[in-house]
Amino acid sequence: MVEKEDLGLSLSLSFPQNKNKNNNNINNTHSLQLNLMPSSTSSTSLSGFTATFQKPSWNEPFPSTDPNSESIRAETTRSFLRGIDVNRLPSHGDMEEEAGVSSPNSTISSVSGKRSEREATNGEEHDLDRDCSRGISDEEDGDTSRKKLRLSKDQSAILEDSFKEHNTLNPKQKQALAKQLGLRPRQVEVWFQNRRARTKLKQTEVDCEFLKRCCENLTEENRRLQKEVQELRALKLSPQFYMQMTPPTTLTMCPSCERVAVPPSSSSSAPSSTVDPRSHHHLHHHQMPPAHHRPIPINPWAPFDALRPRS
DNA sequence: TACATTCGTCTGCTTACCTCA
DNA sequence: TATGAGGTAAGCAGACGAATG
Repeated sequence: MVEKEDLGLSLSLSFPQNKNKNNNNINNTHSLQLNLMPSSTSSTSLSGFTATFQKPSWNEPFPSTDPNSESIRAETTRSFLRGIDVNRLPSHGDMEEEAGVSSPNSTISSVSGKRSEREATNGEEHDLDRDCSRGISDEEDGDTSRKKLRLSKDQSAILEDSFKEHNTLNPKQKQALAKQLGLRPRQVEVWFQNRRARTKLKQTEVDCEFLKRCCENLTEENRRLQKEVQELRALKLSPQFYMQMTPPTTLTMCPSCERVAVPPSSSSSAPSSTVDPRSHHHLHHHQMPPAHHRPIPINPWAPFDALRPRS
C-alpha cells in the first residue's frame, strides 16, 4: 500500500471561476497551492499536481525529465513485472499459486442493486467491460459476497505516477494503462475516480483548516480593535486629548481611494480646499504618515479577495 | 436548426472488504 | 483472539456533454 507521505499531494485552496458543472471543475480555479510534500520525498513525485499536469504526454507512458526518477520508475516497472501480480488474468494460470493474495478475478460483486436488475432484465452483455469488472466468474457463481482486490504496491505506484501526469484518462490512456498493469480498464477507471475523490477530500480538509485559521485571525483582530476603541474612548474623555488634536479641516479625503490624506506640511495652515488635487494625490501616496498615525491594519481577507471569483 | 436519444464519463454517496493497532 | 477504526475497491444514482439520427 502506498503510504500517505508518498502520495505527493499538492493541495490547493480553490475558488471556482465558473460553475459550469456541479461545482466540480477542480482544474479551472484560482489556486493557493499548499504543497504538502515531505522534503525527503524522492524525485519521482516531488512536483505535485500543478506542475506535473502541465506537461501531459501519453505517447510515452511515464515521461520524466529526471534520469533518477526514470531509473526508479523503470526499476519499479521491472520489479512489478517480475513480481507477484495479484491481478493477472486467469488465462495466465498462475494466480492460484500466490497464497494469501486475492485476485481481482476472484472478486465477486454484490448482486444487489438496480443496475444488476436492469441487466438481468435485459439479458444481454451490452457492456462487457463493466460485467467483467465485476468479476463474475463461473467458479464463484454461488458466492454472493464480493471479495476485495488489493492493488500491489507497484501497481499503486504506477497509477500514482499516471495520476500525477493526468488526473483524468481518455479511453486510449485507460486501455494502455490497464494493459500495462494487467488490470481491467474498469479497474483503472475506478481507481482514478477514487483517487480524485481522495484528492478532493484532502483539499477540503486543507481548505477547512485554512478558513479556521482565518477565522482565528479575524477574531484576534476584532479583539484588538475593540480594545483600541475602548482606549480611544477613554482618551477622548480626558481634556488633554482636545489640546493635542489637530483641527479636522487639515484632513482631506482622497476622492479616488476615499482615504484620509495628510497635507504636505503639518505646519501649514492652508485650508484643505487650496491643496492641488494632483499634488495631493501624489503626496498622499508617497509620503510617510505621521508617527502618531496608526497604519491601517492589513485586511485578513486579502488573500481571499485576490482569489475570489469576480461575479 | 431544434430536438430526442444514446453513450461515455463524471461526481457524490455508499457498501463491503481488508488491514492493523 | 476479538474488535473497532480507517483505508480503499467497487457499485449505484444522477448529471452532463458530445455524437448521432
